[in-house]
Amino acid sequence: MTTENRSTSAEALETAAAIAPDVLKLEHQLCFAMYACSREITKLYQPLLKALNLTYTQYLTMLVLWETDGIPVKELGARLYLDSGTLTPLLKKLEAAGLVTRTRDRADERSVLIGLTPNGAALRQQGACVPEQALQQSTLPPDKLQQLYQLSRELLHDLKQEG
Amino acid sequence: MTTENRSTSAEALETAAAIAPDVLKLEHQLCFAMYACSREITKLYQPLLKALNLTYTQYLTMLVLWETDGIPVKELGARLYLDSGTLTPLLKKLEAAGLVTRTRDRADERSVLIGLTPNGAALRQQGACVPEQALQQSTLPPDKLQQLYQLSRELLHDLKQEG
DNA sequence: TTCAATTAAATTGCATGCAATCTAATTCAA
DNA sequence: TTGAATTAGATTGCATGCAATTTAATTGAA
Repeated sequence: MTTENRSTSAEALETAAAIAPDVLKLEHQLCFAMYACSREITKLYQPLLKALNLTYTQYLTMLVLWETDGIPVKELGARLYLDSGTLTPLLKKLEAAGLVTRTRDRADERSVLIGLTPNGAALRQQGACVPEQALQQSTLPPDKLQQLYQLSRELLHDLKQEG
Repeated sequence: MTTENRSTSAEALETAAAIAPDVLKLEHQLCFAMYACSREITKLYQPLLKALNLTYTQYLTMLVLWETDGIPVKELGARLYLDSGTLTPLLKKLEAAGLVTRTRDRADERSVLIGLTPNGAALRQQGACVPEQALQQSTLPPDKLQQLYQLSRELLHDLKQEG
């Protein structure tokens, strides 16, 4: 057994610090910062969405549909970065709640079109003010939020492109 | 029934656009951008972590332990922004994998101390290069990643403070 | 035309996240 | 001292995320 293998946790820390320069340590923290931040933002939304009987992901799905009604699951997944494994059960719940309809596309029976019911469309009025109320709880100036948004989109598109 | 209630989805969009100024629309997109970006980063990590037999959250947990061995679940949760509902089963899996130990604190029997086994400590060598390899897949310049990190931390701390 | 690829959803299985509740240990005020 | 309040984990239940597989429909090359 080598010296490295017998090293304590503290020694291993130093060794790895030697391996990973500051930039890499920063990058590690970036992943965690965005992961934790995303979950905290979700927690801001949750109490507001409770009034609409929607979960956060269900709300995001409704946002897409409020913008573009009657799109296939595939398209919904592309916009939300979610696959059918997540969307199928979620959409069935929205259907059971009477907010959306699920219909096979006659032109292509593989595809399932998601449409808003009158109730689903009407919910938009109440849903519109949620993002405002949520981020009102932050004291960060608008320009910083805008910057954060821009950079997040850049990294998101960059990673999607690379992958 | 008023005109608003009979509005189509497209009309509802305009109505809500009138309700929510650009800034608010931006803020909505911020939440989604960070949510989607966080998941994409996780996907970058996953294949690299497969070699260590760790999930992303398990890896984050190990990162904390590699830095500070022998801390209570409470402390681990505070650092990771996770509660016992998530950590207890996760830590039992790490224990079953032979990477950590779970011991009741003799000084306070309510507390459970998490410590690294020799195998858990040794895994740090392989885990050190993961963040580097993951974000090497991005073409974003380091200063933008740094900015994104800084802003994420700011918003994270801001939200934690407000809540 | 026809059958092998491709594609869109659905399904299955596993690992989170987290609210809500429960249990046991500790603290603290009367 | 002692019993109520607090605290740390564990447990339960529900809703994602997502890899992997399956099913059904469509496409496309020979």
